[in-house]
Amino acid sequence: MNKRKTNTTEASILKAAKTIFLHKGMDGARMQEIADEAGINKSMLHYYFRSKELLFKAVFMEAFSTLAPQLNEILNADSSICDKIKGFSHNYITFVIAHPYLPNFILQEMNRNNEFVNDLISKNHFPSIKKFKLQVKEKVADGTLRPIKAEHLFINIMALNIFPFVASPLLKKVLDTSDTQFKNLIEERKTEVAEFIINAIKV
Amino acid sequence: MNKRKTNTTEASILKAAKTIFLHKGMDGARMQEIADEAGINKSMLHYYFRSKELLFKAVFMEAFSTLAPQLNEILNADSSICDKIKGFSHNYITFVIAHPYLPNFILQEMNRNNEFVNDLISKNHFPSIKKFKLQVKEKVADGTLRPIKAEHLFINIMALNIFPFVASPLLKKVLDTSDTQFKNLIEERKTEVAEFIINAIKV
DNA sequence: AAAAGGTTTAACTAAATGGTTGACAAATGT
DNA sequence: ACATTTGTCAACCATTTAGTTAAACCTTTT
Repeated sequence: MNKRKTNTTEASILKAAKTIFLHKGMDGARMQEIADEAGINKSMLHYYFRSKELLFKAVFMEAFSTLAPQLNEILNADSSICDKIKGFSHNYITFVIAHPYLPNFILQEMNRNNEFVNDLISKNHFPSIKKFKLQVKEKVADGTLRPIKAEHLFINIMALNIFPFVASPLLKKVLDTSDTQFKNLIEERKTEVAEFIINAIKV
Repeated sequence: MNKRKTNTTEASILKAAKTIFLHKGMDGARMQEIADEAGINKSMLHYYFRSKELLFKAVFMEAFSTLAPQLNEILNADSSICDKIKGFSHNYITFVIAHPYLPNFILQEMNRNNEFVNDLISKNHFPSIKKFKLQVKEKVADGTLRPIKAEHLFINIMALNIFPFVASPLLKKVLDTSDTQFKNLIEERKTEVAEFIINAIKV
């Protein structure tokens, strides 16, 4: 068994596939392009991953597995709602600055191929909103928070953090900002977003 | 000149192309599929639109032209900021419920082919944030609004209104809602979103 | 050092895909 | 009525693309 070579080849394929799939999506990606990116023969892709679809699933899985756990900071941590919002916004934006194509990739492919995400559910258990719902209900009941459904608050937190990355080309045009100016805006949002949300929900 | 036939054929091609492109994107769409959807021969697509790319541009243009003007309600109307936010949120969500694939299509294709959006700029003049910026600055200065940059407020308004449509498959999973339950949430957001934003910015 | 077994490559295949052509039909002008 | 233009289609073409194959190539084992 040639373990060393196997590992590095498989890893370099995955890395290349990630680059190409994240930039071009399933439909726009070409197996030859992935092979070129990895600097190997196209047959290797099939040798290690059998088909384009399986290679894509491996990439999607990996991408999803890096993003999904971050939701747990909001949904399942034990801290207060304010701390969760502050922590999540800061950490999430920091993370996505380092992986700017991830959110768009995942949202796009979930829209494209809804059914295959259902496979993903059973194995990789989705984060659940249950605990967060109880926490919000409680704080609304005791008057600490303005009345709001946990679902809406969750959607709002996601929207404010994720949307700027998904819509960056549009926003850059409307705001008429350069790349660096836009990066500065994003940087500001690490604190701006949490502040905005907390102002909206605190009594 | 066979004007009647020309008009109906061209229109049915555009309609079919819209359906296919909006669901599958440029890369995922097939010319044959568009022809089938329109119930005509594939040659007709080239007869009327020359190439896949030109047909796609026609569809994108039309899609963009229906969405862009809505931004003017926020950016260039003469009403108060509160009224703008209330009006826009309600109108926009109502509109997108009727055209659920539009926002995702536009964001996705702007991410995919950034340069060709630049062509679009010169012809179809992009909405500008100038006026809105002045209005926000003024209201922050006179103490009516909490301090916030117009850019962030604009991004937030866009995010809260658009994101739920773009991320619906993900949100449905995390929130564990049925399609009808999710539709109800969206319906609630027609007022919920504006309320949330106004709470966040009013002193 | 030779067999064995996993790894890699060039060449190949079959199907799909965007686009073209030429024949033909339908409408329009004279 | 007849010629000309315009619209439509089936068949075709060139290229691209995912996937296959068989031989070569290492690396380890014996």
